[in-house]
Amino acid sequence: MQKKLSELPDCTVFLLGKAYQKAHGDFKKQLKPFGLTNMQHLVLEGLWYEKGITAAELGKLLILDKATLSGVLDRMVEGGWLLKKQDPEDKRVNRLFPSDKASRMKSELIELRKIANKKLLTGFNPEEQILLKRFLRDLIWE
Amino acid sequence: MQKKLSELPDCTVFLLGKAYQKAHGDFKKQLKPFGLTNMQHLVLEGLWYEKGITAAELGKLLILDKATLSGVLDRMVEGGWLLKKQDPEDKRVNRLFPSDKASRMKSELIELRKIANKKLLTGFNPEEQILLKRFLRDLIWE
DNA sequence: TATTAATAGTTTGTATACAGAGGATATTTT
DNA sequence: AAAATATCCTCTGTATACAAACTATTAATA
Repeated sequence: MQKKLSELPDCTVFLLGKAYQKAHGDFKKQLKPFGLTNMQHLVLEGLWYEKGITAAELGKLLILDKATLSGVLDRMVEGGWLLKKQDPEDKRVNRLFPSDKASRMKSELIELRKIANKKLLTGFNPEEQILLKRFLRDLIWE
Repeated sequence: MQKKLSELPDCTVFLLGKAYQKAHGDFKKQLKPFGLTNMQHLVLEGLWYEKGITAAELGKLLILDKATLSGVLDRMVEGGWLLKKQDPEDKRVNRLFPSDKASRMKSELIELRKIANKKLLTGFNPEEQILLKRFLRDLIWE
């Protein structure tokens, strides 16, 4: 299979997609025992970055579509991971807070991400790791 | 926003996801006038690589889940992009063929991918391009 | 201040992703 | 050859993605 694929046309978009698919899938397995999806974990990281952040701010921070985020947040409220509170200053706004459950598991969940990243980057030396991350940042922000 | 994000925890899984999101979104826009999704374009490239390929082989080649592929293929038949023919030797198997419409647009669609990749890699010098692709391949196949 | 424009969030519709179950067919084993 | 396995594919259910339309609310402007 690997041999076959190497004969396919050179397509960085494809390689990027498959590298993401692999990394995402691996982290997904690590998260499963915790009852969290990758996206939900990401949202928690966003909340820990800034408690009381609004959905709109979170979307900008994590480059997430508002429509996608809307459903994710609902499921996280259902799952007891976060609380939505309407902002009294601006009734359009929902401010988001991690639940007690989320707070209790914070260090464990952050550790999980660190392990996933370390595992992903096994096989790259420190210089390559820096370079890879620089490349990805450049791709994201031109 | 960029400033904020750079303060977020260092997460290569995230960077990979966002780089993919960007590349995927850009190519998606290029494909829209043709009435093709990224996945459908990818499937066509697979068919051109090997006409009469089976769905299972295509899934292996392109690292696609069979359940995902099943629906994609149905929509492509509906859209007149491909034909499914049951293999007389093995009735479980569907062999896939590009439609006339697909064949007529082949060179145009391949050109489109080349342009998308070139655009994606603007900003990287030749050495960096090689390196980036090597990194991605290593991520995919360990 | 009445109107217009902008913003926050939800909802709908379509298209991936993928786990898991199931049906049809082939292959292997006993 | 009958039974157990394996393979190909489909279907169901859940979770993203994201465009587009819509509601509610706030801000800007004539």
